[in-house]
Amino acid sequence: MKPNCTNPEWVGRAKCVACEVRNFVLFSGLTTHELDSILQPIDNLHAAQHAVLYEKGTVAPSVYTVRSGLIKLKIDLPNGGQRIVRLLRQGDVAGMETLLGERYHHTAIALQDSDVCRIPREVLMRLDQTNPSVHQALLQRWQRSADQADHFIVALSTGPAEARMARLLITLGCVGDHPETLPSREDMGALLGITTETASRIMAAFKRRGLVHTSRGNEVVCDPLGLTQLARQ
Amino acid sequence: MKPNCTNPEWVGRAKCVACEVRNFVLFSGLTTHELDSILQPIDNLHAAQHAVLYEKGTVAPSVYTVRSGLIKLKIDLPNGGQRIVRLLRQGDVAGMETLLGERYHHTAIALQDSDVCRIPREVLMRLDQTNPSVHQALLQRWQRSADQADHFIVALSTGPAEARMARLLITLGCVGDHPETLPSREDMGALLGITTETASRIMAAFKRRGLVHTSRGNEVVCDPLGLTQLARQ
DNA sequence: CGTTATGTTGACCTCCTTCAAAGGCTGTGG
DNA sequence: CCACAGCCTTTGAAGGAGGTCAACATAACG
Repeated sequence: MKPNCTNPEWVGRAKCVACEVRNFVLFSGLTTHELDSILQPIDNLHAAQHAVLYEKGTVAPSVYTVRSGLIKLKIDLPNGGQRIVRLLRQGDVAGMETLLGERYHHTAIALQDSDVCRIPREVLMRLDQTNPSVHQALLQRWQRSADQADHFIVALSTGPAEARMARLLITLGCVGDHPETLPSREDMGALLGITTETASRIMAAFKRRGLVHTSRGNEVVCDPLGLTQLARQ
Repeated sequence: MKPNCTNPEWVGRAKCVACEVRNFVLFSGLTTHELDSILQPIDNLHAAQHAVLYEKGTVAPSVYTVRSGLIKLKIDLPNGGQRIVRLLRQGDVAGMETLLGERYHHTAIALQDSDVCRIPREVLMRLDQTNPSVHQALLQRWQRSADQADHFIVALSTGPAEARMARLLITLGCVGDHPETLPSREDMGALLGITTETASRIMAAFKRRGLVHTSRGNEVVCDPLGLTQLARQ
C-alpha cells in the first residue's frame, strides 16, 4: 500500500463535449449547451491500479462514472477479510448513494488502471431534476447495479467453487477473443467468497485441463465451451 | 402448488388517502388532491402464503408496494434449485424494473400472508416525473434494494453456514421481543445458498443450544447475544 | 385415516479451509 | 550486475464443514 497508489491522480477538467465515451456514460442525452451550463467542475481522474476512489463510511460529495478500466466495490468483514460486491466498467457509476445524501456504502478501488470522471453531487441532482434523459440514465444505472448484485448472489455465490470460478471468468469476459487481465487470486477469492488458496488451486487446475491459457504476462484466454459447461452445475 | 395459492386475491381499489401505512410507502408526499388525480386504478391485493405476484421473464405492467407481510424475490437455478435474492417488507417495492419497460427480473412470491398494492407503470412514471417527493421516494427504494443486495452477499453468502444462519435470524428480526414466523427450511437454504438438510441441522443445533426457542406453532424467539456472537465469524 | 408435504437424523464422502512451506516475480540497494 | 527482501502464487497435508442419499418422523390436509 504505497502512498502513490492510495489516491487517484487529477488529470484535468473533464471536457464532456469532446468525450469519446459520452454515449456510454450518464450525459449522452445532453446537448452542448446543456453541458456548458454546468457550473461546478467535473474532474477527470486517473486511478492507477490499487488506487482508492473513496472509502466506506466517509461523507459522499460526488459520484464517479467509469470511462475505462475496472473498479471494485468492496466491504470489509469483521474478521479482517473483505468481500467484493460489485465490479464497475465503462459506463457504470460508483457512489450513487451520494444522491440520497448519505455516506459511501462501499470502498471503491481500481483493479486495473482506470479513468473516471468525478461529478459533484449537486450537479447530478440538478441534472436529474431538470433533464429527463439524465434522470432516465440514472434509473438505468440503478437497475444495472441491482442486476449485477443479483448476479453476484446467484452466479458468484451459489454452488461449488469450481462452477463459481467458471462463471466469474465468463463474467470478466475472457471467453472472448481478446485476452483479459485477471484480478489477483485474493480478489478472486473476495469475489467468490472462497479463500485465496482455493482460488489458486482452481485456476491451476483450469490451466492443467487446458480451460485457460496464459497468453502473455497476466493476460489469459479461455475455452468458452468448457467453462460454460462447468458453469452450469 | 395448488391453484388457489398461485394468484393474489383482489381486495378492492386502493384508498390511498385513508391508507394507514401511507407514510411507509411511496406516496407519503402526495396531497389528497394529487392522489385523487390518479386516473388508472391502484389495486389492493391480498397475497396468501405461496401466492405468486409475478414471474421472472413475463412482461412487467406494474410495481407492487408491500403494505404488510413478507415477499421473496427468487431466481431459478439451471439445476432445478432456486436462490432468494431479496426479502421485501412493509414499505418495500417489488418490480421496479417496470419503470425501465423491461420484463420482471425475479419471481415474487409471498412468504407470509401479505397485503400489497399494485401500481400501474404509467401512474408511477407520471408521478416520478411530476412529483419530486415520489421521485425521491423511488430513489430511496432503489438504494434500499441495493443495500439489501449487499447484505445478501456479505452477510448471507459469506462464511460458514452457521454464522450465515445466525445473521439470517437477526435479519428476520427474531432477536426482538416479538416472536417471528420463520420461513421454511427450504427457503432458508435458498436464502443462504446451502441445502435444506444443512439448514435443518443448524436450526436443530440452535434449539439444542438454547439459542432459539419455538414459542407457539411456527413462531420462535431468539437469544440476541448468542446469535450476534455467532454472526461475527 | 390414509396421503402428501415438510422437517429431522444418520452415514458417507467430497469439497473447502487451515496451516505450513516452498517457488517465482519485482523492485531496491549494495 | 547480483543479492536480497517482500509479495503473490503455488502446492502439500490434515481436518472439518457441508453435500448427497436415504430412512424416518411429524405435521398438514383432504
